[in-house]
Amino acid sequence: MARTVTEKADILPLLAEVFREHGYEGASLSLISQATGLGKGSLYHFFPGGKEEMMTAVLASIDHWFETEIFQPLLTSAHPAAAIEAMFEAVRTYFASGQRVCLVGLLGLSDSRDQFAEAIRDYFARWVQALTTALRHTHQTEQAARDHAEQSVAGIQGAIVLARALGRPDVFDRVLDEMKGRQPGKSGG
Amino acid sequence: MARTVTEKADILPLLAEVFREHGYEGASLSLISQATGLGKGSLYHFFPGGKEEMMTAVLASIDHWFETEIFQPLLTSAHPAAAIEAMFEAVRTYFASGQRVCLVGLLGLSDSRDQFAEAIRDYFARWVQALTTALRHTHQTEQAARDHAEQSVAGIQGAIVLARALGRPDVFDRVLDEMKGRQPGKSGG
DNA sequence: TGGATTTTGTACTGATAGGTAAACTCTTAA
DNA sequence: TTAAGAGTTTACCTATCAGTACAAAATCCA
Repeated sequence: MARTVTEKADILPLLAEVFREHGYEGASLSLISQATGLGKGSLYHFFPGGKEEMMTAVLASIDHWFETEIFQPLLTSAHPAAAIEAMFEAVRTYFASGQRVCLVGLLGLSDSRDQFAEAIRDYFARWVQALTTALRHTHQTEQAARDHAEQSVAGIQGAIVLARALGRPDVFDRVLDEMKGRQPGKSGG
Repeated sequence: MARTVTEKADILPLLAEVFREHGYEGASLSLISQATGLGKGSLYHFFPGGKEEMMTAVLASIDHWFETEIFQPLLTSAHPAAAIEAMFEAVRTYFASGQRVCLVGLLGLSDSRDQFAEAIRDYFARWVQALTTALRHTHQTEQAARDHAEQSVAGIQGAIVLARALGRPDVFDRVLDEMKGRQPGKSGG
């Protein structure tokens, strides 16, 4: 009965989804086992550190995705305005118009926040920094660019909260559209 | 050993704080017992429906506070712009510049969301509606006012998420300040 | 084929979860 | 004075929690 899963990486998305839907504490091992199709023996074989190691691995994979798909383009693109627009569209897809929760944001509000505080802070700090860099040229001061970046990241997180609470994905889309319209290169920016 | 607490209302704030800090599932009866100073027996005397009834009571009390302190002023004030500004300041204090979580928003992201879906949706729908009403006179269309209102409510929720994740209350204050600056009656609004 | 290794199922642990039940203590008022 | 009710303590229930132990199985390498 060996070799159901070849790579540990294969089950990370499933793991992430369980944590997203149920939170860290709410995601019991039996739920995780059910969602991944792996028994306890296998789970502890791949993650000897238990749930904490599972969450750490999930956070690392999320971090990697954002680093390559969002942060790096913002930091290095020759056309910052285009990179920012691409960010909004990538985020809209990633969070399924607010029907999919931001696991890092959720974790930051939750009971187990302290356990993963560094990873959570890092994720948001790097996001704000990348966006600040992309915005720097269109703002008079670094602080103005940073303010704008904080606004946008907060707006995205808040759009998830609001859209989910209302059960209205269109709210997420509208909030993002309006923020996009306030970016450099757009009228009224 | 009777009569430790006179009014059920007296323990609601303590209850609310436990739920805010630990979430619905994370707030165990022993934590609740410790935070309120009431034994299990007493808790079930006041809330025969258990945790669910406790949370329902907390949500009702939160709802009542927002209704009288935020929504009604927005809906009935003769000076909507002043009411909006007052809202931002009341919210800043209430959420302690993002150091205090919005229990309703948190619940909307959590596992037990379905259990309280109606109360959660109601809270945010009424907030958006009240703000839309206050903004209506300064926008060309009802939809424009609603868009603006959604932006603001989402911005507040996102500011909580971001400020908490970063451990930086000043981020909450900056995000709110910028939103306040974009309200009617302000330059650039 | 055969031995070493990786993977998995099952049964278990102690702790804690939410909730129940009943005995007990105090206050109140007739 | 006493009986009723409000409030409380304590002990207990079953279910489930995260985590452990370990042997049976599947696979790999030779």
